Amino acid sequence: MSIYDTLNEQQKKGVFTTEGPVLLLAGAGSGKTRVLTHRISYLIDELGVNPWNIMAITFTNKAAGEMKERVEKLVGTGSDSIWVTTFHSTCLRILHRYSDRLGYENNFTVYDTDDQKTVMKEICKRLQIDPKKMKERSILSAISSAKDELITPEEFEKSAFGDYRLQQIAQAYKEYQTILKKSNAMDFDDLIMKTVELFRTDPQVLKGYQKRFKYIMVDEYQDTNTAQFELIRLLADAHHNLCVVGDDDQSIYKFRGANIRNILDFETVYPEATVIRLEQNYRSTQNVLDAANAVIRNNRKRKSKTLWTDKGQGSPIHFMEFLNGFEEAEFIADDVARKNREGIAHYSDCAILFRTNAQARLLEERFVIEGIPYNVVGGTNFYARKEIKDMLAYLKTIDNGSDDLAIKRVINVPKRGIGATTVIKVQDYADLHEISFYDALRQAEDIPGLGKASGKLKGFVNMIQVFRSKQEFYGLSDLIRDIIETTGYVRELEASGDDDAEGRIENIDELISKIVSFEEIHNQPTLREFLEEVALVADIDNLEGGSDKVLLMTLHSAKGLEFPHVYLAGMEDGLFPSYMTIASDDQEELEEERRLAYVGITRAKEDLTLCYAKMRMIRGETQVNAVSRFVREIPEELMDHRPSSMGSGFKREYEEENPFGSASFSRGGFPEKGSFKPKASAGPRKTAIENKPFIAGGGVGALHAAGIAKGVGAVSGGRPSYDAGDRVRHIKYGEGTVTDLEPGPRDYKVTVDFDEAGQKIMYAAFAKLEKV
DNA sequence: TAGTTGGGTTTTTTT
DNA sequence: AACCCAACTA
Repeated sequence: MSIYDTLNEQQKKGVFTTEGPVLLLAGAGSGKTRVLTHRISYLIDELGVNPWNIMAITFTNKAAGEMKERVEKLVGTGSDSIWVTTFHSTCLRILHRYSDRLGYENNFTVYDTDDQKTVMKEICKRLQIDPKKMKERSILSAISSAKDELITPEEFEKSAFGDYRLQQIAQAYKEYQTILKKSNAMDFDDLIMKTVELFRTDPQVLKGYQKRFKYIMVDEYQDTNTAQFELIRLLADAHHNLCVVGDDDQSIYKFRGANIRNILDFETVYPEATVIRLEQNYRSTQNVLDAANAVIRNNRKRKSKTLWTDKGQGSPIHFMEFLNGFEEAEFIADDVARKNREGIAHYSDCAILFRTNAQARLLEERFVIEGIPYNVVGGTNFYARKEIKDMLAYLKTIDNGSDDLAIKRVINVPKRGIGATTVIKVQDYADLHEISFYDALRQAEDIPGLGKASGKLKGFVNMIQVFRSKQEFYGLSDLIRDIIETTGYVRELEASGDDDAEGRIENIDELISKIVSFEEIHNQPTLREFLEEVALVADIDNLEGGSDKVLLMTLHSAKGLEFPHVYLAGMEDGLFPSYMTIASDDQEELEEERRLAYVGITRAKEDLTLCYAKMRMIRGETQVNAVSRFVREIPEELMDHRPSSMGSGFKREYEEENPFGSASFSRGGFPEKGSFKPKASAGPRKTAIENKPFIAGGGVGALHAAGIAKGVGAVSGGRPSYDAGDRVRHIKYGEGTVTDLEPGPRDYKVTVDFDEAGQKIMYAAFAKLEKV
């Protein structure tokens, strides 16, 4: 009896087909991680492959860690030397060794999204790009997409010919790369792209890695982008022992450059590939699976597959309707508490999944009130928090003097009387003499016009130098404590009296613990290694197992995880699928949302609850939304309740107001504005309970009143000021021509042919049309 | 230089 | 609602 006997036939094929390219199409819950771990163990134990020659690339550090653990259990020894990591850590490791061949120093730092923005802001100023015409963010995302496709600044510029906007982006891209290089820094996308560049320009280095990695496995292959594909192709080029695992139905990272063709065209690139399908699901009940299949069936572009399970039918899919988000949160908290009380589930058996991070807050507040232990994954990454970034900036400054951004971040934090003007003068001097910002600081007395500031700069430089020299004598945790002590960072927080100071100090303490445990794990812990590790942690990576807590996270974060009890919150058209995708002409975008729904549903092992709130406050605006189309795609016989058509009749009445089946109004529209609202300054943070009467009391009637109170467009019943044939303007759709105007049961129904948005039918009172 | 305030904006998702 | 920025004040 061997460990492989427990595998099904397809899984066995996946394990034993070790030579040549393999495409493993693995449906949700079909045991692909099992195949991968057994495959690795088979290679080592049965075929005598040196663990050193095996590489497995996963999506998150957490997945990598888990895989390592599982392999360790299967194989006796040697699993340490298997290279199991993410794309980004792999590249970072390689580049920290060889990036000097690309003209970087090997101790370059990694810029996160925040840093990128800071750099881009500077560039926009310099290139005089009007921030109203083109936002930094859109430039950055254009650059990011370019890098995902391995397009260099030069190539970008060539293809931008004739398009002013693109030319500007090309300029910014070029400038951006120059600044990053000068700062000895790379961004996330650079890590992949530069590694490919390294492999392409330095065959020697590539050969070394090709020789090492005789067996390569890639998990979540459907979410790889073009650059990652090329990276893998290069690495596998010598041996072709490449096994990729993925599920096109779970591709949810198109916005990050994921190229679904990588999985769909695998057989074209590698004609000799063995294709294996894993279609037996070991995770979920038949009901959950049927629901998932019913939803995903509506997508057109997919490699069709049929998931099946020999588990029983299971409980029906629960569907719950609520008036608003507060009630939704209340129910979910109550239900989780009930399951815990009745011994149906531990807290850690439950997960609440949602489309947007912002939805976490309401749920969180309710969980606090009910005293239910929970953890929120995501939101702001721990290492992206202000106080943590400040601490890291000190560490980076000490480690890498050319990271201008880090130095500028902390040069006046805590306040040292070094203002913006001084920083600009130093930068000018640095530019003039073509030296780094830090080197300019060291020559502060030579910089003209600094006056008293020069002494302050000297003090700062001195402090950094002292930290650097002390490093020889004490460890990392001593260093961070020294920084906190010397700079008085925490003391200032304590004195500030800000209500978030306490939380920030807690975070800093958390950072200290992380550094301490880093020191414990590593034999020779260096600052560089710590910064390297920290640069690429995702939020999900920090999740410690073992504690009995409910998990709250986005659907994206939930990928690859499973829970006995899953709640999908916010199943509303306009939220999920998002407003943007519904409005988009591109069918593909909606399909990606549907795949996300598929991912969400298939996280559930036993019990799935779908929640819908009729009204929801989004960005300070209350929206009325229809039940998500994804819920409606699930056959009624699988559910315990079926979606009502919004009892009050309100919904039906205004369904045609816009094409999304949702109405929205602003809180400002309430005549009694402020009368319900607790004063923000008085007492502790508002709780869900305090807020609730405001929303619930508002109710449908208030909604109606709000629309009319706003007094925009025609008043219900009266004939609008425009008529068929008139030109009108709509706040969202722009200008158009009225093609029809007819009296409805309560209001005039107006049909407008918009120049941009096409034909829409809406109620006059809510359309807020303006005659032009 | 530092702190405050008012106004404008708003990736949905993340390595 | 929350965040970020610019302008203003002390």
